[in-house]
Amino acid sequence: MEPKQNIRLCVDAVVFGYTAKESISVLLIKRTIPPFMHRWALPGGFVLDGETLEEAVTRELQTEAGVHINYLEQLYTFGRPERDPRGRVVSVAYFGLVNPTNFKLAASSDAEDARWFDIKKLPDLAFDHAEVVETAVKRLRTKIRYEPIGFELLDQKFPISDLEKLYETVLDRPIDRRNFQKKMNHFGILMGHNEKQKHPSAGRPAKLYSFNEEQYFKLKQEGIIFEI
Amino acid sequence: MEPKQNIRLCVDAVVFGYTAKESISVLLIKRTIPPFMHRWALPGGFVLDGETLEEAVTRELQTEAGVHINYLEQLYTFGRPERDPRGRVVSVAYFGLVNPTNFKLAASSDAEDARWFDIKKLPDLAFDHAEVVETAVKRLRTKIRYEPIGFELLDQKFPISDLEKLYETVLDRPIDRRNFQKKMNHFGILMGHNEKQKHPSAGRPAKLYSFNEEQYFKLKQEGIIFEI
DNA sequence: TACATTTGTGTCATAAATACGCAAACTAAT
DNA sequence: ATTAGTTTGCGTATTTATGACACAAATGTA
Repeated sequence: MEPKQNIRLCVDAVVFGYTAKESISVLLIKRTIPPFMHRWALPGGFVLDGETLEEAVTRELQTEAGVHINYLEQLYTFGRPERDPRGRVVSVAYFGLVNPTNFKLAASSDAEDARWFDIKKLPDLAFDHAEVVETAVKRLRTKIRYEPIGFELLDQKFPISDLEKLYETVLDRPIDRRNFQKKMNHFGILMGHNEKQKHPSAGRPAKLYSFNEEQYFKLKQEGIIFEI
Repeated sequence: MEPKQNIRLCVDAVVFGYTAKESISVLLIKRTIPPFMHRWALPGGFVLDGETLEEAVTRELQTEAGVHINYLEQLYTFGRPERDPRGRVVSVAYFGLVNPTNFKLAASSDAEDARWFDIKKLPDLAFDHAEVVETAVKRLRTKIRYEPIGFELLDQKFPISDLEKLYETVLDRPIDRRNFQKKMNHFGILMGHNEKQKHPSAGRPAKLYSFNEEQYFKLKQEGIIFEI
């Protein structure tokens, strides 16, 4: 009654980073072992018997790229029988966000190299990872509209214009600066600081804000809906 | 380099049904084998080596309850190491919708019984299935607000008031009948028929509509956003 | 000191959401 | 048949949210 299964389980992570100069980028590693040796792929690997899926993802991110993740949620499970040439491998994909300025990428023993790639200029990817990344980008675009996950990509303190540029980049459309600022202040999830931008390249220095997570959860429980 | 894994993979389905008289209900089966023998659980089972995850779900639904599903999407993968007393079993949960009036539940060899349970009056469930159902209910509530999945729960032709009652039930709040009707007509995804309700228990018989899927996809591509 | 640049605040027109009025079409009771 | 009760279909008024744009304030630079 219990069929002998020949299926292995792995996890993969689509980690997004953002730097104001560039666009949204995704973390890729260069494989050192077959299949797809020397090809770019998502960080990930087989799940160990005793660990949770989340533990597997954070472990792989740590050992393959030296990344400590800022935000992590499950994305989708990819299970097509032919997706891995080694045999049946089902992959639980995760979706993560980090601020790339917070640390230095460190390719370790498991990876030949680890680098950020602009999501519009991705190399050929191993396995079905192109599909996985596509799914993650879609998720990022829809999720950022009704949950304030964008903050995870920014510095702790930031001018509202940085947040606005992030939204313009992710949603790929222009947003009116003044209406955006009005809306953000209206939600009341930004905490203003008595600090200004240090050395703006030009113009009036902006007031710095940080995300007030506590206030956000309070408002969420009251039924206030965050939506851009 | 390739660790021996001792993990098995199964699928489980949270199938919702709706009958106007009652509330939203979920399909459960009574287990015939240990663990949790004679306890209520979600339909599901181990994935076969050659089949996709979707194939596994539809197969199990067919053999355990005789259900042909109307709408199916992946929900979440549950992977806590202790979630199954038999050992490490990771479960990919799916989320489904059917119109229960379209067929008769048929408990087969694999299940002692198969029944609909009101989501507000669930029995004790096997494994972590209570958590799975909770996740699915949350998904139903959020998803129905911005995608027209509710139609899968209704008859092919229905009065708008049926749709409205469904939304009131799922969202658990009163909705103004007249504004709802206005909004639905405004979207243009309902196709009117020259037919009226046969025997209303009282009042003026309502015009019957059906969901115009083709029109919906057309509007979606044009960027029109469906939102209740 | 003038100029370019970016921020902060405000106004105004328009679209969308909400609250509610009322006649039309039916059933059931008298 | 008439009347009362119920539900549909279509309407309007009011409030709220959105989108477009004007302009002063604060900075760096020529």
